[in-house]
Amino acid sequence: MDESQIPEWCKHWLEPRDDHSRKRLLLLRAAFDAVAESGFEGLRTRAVASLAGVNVATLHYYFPTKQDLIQGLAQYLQAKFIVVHGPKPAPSGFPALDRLRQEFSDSRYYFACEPRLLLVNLELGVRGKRDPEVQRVMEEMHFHWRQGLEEMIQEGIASGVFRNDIARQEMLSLLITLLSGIVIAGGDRIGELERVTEAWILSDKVKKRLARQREPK
Amino acid sequence: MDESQIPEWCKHWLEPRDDHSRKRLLLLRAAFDAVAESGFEGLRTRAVASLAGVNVATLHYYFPTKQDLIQGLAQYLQAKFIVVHGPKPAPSGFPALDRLRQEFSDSRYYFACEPRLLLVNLELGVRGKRDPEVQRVMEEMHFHWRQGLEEMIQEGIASGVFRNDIARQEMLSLLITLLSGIVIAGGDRIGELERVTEAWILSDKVKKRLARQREPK
DNA sequence: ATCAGAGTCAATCAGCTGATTGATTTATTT
DNA sequence: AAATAAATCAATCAGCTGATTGACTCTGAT
Repeated sequence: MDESQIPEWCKHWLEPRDDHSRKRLLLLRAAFDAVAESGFEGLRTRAVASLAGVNVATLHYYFPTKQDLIQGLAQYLQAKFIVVHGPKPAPSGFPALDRLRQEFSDSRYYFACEPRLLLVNLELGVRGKRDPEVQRVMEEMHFHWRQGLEEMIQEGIASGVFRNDIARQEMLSLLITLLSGIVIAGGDRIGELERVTEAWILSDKVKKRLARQREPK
Repeated sequence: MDESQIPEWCKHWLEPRDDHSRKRLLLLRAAFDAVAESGFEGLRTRAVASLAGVNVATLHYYFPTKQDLIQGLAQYLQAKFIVVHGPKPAPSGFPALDRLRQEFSDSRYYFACEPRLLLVNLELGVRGKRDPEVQRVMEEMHFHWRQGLEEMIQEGIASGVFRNDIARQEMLSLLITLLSGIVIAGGDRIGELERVTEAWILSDKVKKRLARQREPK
């Protein structure tokens, strides 16, 4: 992951300088653990405070209401997803392809190393269906992700790495739906999906060049 | 939808004869409404009983614990998904293609006419991550769906309707992930996805024949 | 008519839940 | 040193929550 791409506000969010923000973050991490453990259904302010080693009243000092805590958690998750990524795939010589492979690498990484991130994401997603405040944050997150993929596709088609006989929007819809599906359909078979997706999205020219690279003879 | 495919147990489930099962179902429908309205987080036995026009104690007579009610709800949802389908697509002359189009028709129908079904399904899916009893029912549901798709693919490839240069398992994985993704990625753009999917999965022969049918000239 | 069992409900229980209060401590400024 | 603000906690509140109890009704069998 290109570290320089991580925005400033995000670093400040996850590595605050002042004590106030640090303790705030401590509480959010506790809330994250609590939700990962027992979902929103089982989320209790007392449990969060206890996990953070703090009195309940202190929690309410930082987050006046439970709702404030939950909104804070949504923002915490957003920052997390911007920072946490899977290992960078080996350069293929085609930037768009590398970018695509990064998406699958991320998915693999989340399933293998950060399953709770996916769990809490799912919880917040469901809650967002009824909670407009949470929904706003989740949609913002989704928007940035979508925008990144859109740039990838545009670059991929322009550079001849991706096929040019499919409309950008259709390519984008399919990719987003597919990557979203991975999160709920299960983490096994990501390798299969990656192979099929590449076979579908890459231009014939690039596919042939990649095949030649694999068997130099 | 082929009505004869609906199993007997499912009919009995949704149209019970005896009073006991009928009232049981009444309570489950109330539970469904309650979860659709405010999620599991806001599910209260009192609210369910009230929605069903019944005393709380009566609810506990039919469902000794809240957990029993939730497990019942999971089974109710399972029966619902077996019975409720979108309109049958116009016959294309290719059974496998019709079957595929039915999947997209279902998705469209759920989004347009039964959004609460998707909502409760999502809620139960998330709960299943922590509730083994619910998970069992959800996995059973998923298994039948997967099996149906597997048969479709097998038949599609054997009859030359689907392309034969992709492994069955890969085709299945992609299709399941894609259809799962639709549920969370949003109901707009299903048309786009259907078009792209057909372009991807159909054999060249069938694609040409379909194009000829569209422009008979 | 009597009895047994299924079904229903008002009332209640013990414990939990989000939030508040008021006192106390800690850090910063004047 | 004194004053002000920030931070923390034990104790408490009012209301909710899942579940139980015991009394009452209805139905069908004896």
